[in-house]
Amino acid sequence: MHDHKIAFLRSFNRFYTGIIGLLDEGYLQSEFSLTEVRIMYELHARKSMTARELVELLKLDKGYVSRIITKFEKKKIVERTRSDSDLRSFGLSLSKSGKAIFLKLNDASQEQARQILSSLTSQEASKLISNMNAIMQILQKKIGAHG
Amino acid sequence: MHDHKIAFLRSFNRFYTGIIGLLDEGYLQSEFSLTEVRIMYELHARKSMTARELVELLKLDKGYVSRIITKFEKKKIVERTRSDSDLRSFGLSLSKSGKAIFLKLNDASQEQARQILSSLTSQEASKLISNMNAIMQILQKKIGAHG
DNA sequence: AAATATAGTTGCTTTTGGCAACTATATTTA
DNA sequence: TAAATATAGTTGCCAAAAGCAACTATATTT
Repeated sequence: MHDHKIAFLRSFNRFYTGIIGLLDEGYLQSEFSLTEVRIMYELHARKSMTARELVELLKLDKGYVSRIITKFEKKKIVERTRSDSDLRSFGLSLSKSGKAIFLKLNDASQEQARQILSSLTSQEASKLISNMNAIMQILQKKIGAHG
Repeated sequence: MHDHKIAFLRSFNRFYTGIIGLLDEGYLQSEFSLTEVRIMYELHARKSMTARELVELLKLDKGYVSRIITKFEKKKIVERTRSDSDLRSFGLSLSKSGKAIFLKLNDASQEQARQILSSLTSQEASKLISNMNAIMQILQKKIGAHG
């Protein structure tokens, strides 16, 4: 049937795994792991969320997340405030300095992305973006979406 | 300047990281790690290559690769034949049973990809593929290519 | 109120991977 | 061509990343 499409989708995935690896290189030089940065990213994006939400969103082990949050709290990167409605859980958010740390990491990653785009002509860059947009449009509604 | 393009590229990367994770789920239930499967994939694709080539292609630590190859050899997944021209290195290739193991894993991954595509109309699937193709075309020549 | 479920923590373990020293062979250079 | 240097792969050692299961405290259901 559409076996060639399947094969192509998979080859794209292999290809894009390499691209993502490239973009992630920036983080790897920081003192934070990719997972830690992803957590910071989500906290930055949403202002406040629980550990459970992080676990579900990023598909991580809850024990692992718990430790990362503890570490972040010690380093004054996140603040926890116990929820009124459910005393088991906490609202997590980036502290001011946590935000600053994240933004710096974010800048580095931004720079990596910029470098990729600057290697392209502006037509190529626009085409790249619009193709990416189309892919997101197609996949987003079907797959339980991310981002 | 093209800050919005940069931001979009990054959001696509986050999005697609999730998709790749989805596709990799199949492997994760197997007894092999993603890296191990990637090694098998390359050996299957190229018939014979050296550990050094694997290290460069997949950007892995050579000690790590060495151990994986040793493990694979013990499990009769790969065969090593010392190179005539360079006695330090070995040609690596999947054994018959290694090939069978790989193909089974491959089928599982194929099935995952098929499921994603079958959730789309055939027009959507075609569009998805052609967008992916365009992205690869644009990035492949610029970036030191993969796949 | 007893049973069950959920949020988060902790102890323990495995997996993954990095680094550096080492062996053996190749290549370069003096 | 002998000495110096480089390379392929191995091994020992170690740390980071992550999973699992038992546990505490609170919530929800029966």
